[in-house]
Amino acid sequence: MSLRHGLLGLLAEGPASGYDLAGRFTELLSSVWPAQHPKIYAELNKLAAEGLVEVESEGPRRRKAYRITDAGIAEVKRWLTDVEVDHTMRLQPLLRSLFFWLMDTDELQRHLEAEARYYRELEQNYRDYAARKDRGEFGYSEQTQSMRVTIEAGIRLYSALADWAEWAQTVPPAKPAKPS
Amino acid sequence: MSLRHGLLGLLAEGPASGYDLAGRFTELLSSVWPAQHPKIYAELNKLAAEGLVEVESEGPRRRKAYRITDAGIAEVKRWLTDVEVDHTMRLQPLLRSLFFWLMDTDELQRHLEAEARYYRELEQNYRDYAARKDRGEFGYSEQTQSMRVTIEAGIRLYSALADWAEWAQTVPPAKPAKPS
DNA sequence: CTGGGACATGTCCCTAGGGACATATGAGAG
DNA sequence: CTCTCATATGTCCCTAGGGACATGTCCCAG
Repeated sequence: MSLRHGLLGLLAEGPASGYDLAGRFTELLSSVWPAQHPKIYAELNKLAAEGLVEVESEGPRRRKAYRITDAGIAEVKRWLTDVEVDHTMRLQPLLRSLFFWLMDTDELQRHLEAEARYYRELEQNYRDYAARKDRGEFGYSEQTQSMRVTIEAGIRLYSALADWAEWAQTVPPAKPAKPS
Repeated sequence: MSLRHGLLGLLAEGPASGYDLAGRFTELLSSVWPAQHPKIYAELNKLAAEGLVEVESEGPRRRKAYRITDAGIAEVKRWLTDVEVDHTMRLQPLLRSLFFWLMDTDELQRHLEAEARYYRELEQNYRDYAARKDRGEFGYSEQTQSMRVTIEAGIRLYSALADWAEWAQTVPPAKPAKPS
């Protein structure tokens, strides 16, 4: 049930349409909280039915911009402070790593190189984002300050994974039986 | 569809029952790939129907131990080498961090302290696991070598998150308007 | 010998999410 | 003026996963 609160949180920054929200999700949340547009539109309708958001304006091309209501604001805040954090992590790459012993050495090496490249690139994306933020491109609102904190997590997370994938390449593939 | 391959991978180490597998999942995979027993039993039955695993023996208390078949081994290997890695990450704590500006300062501070403690503890669990492994408690098979690599990822990931949560406490909550 | 608890396997239902498909409309190119 | 593309919103179906509930069985303590 986090998409719901993700939408409310984004709307707390100001009115937006489902299309806008889908854009923001792919732009800055795609790697930590992916969301497809069908889910977003559906959830917005539910939120509207429950009075947590309301249609602010109808624009061209059937565009509907939503504004968060007071009840909506209250609900995000309740979520942020009263609802326990869900720490579930579901990282396929780590699941795979348990089975590296089933791969042959050079296959594994190529795999780890690709992983390292992938993570390093994402790390760089987040670093660029952070640099733009620190240059003031997004202003200095409290919202962008929080965004900066999220970006920092992205940097550190992907940096750690890239380091890990590089480190793993140096681990000897297997060891002989214990020398007793 | 990773639970499927997770089970196959674990069974590649040797025969085990659904109960055993559920245990291994909660023991070493709970934080990176949670799985409940109902799903595990269901998946094992499907795998058996498809001939990727077979019942090795029936023990006391209705216990059924499964053994992976050659087709099963082939399927895990195919997955490991041919199927593209799913890098999806769905981290609620990072989603929440985008909305920190909606929390008041001391609420946020308490939240970040709790997060840091949580991650630090998990990091320590993984460190202890790594130490036991390095002491040779689990032997020196190629399987445990892979396990060591997975554990290392856990250490680095949770360490990064703990550092991040501590760092975030030092970030000034908001900034005044740009001094132009 | 009896009762509780750990072992062991399952069913059922509901929600979240992925992905394919459908459709309306405004803007701009030619 | 028409065609195409980007904008914008949705429907539909299927699978994965969470969580409650149900059941059988062996072991051991008292």
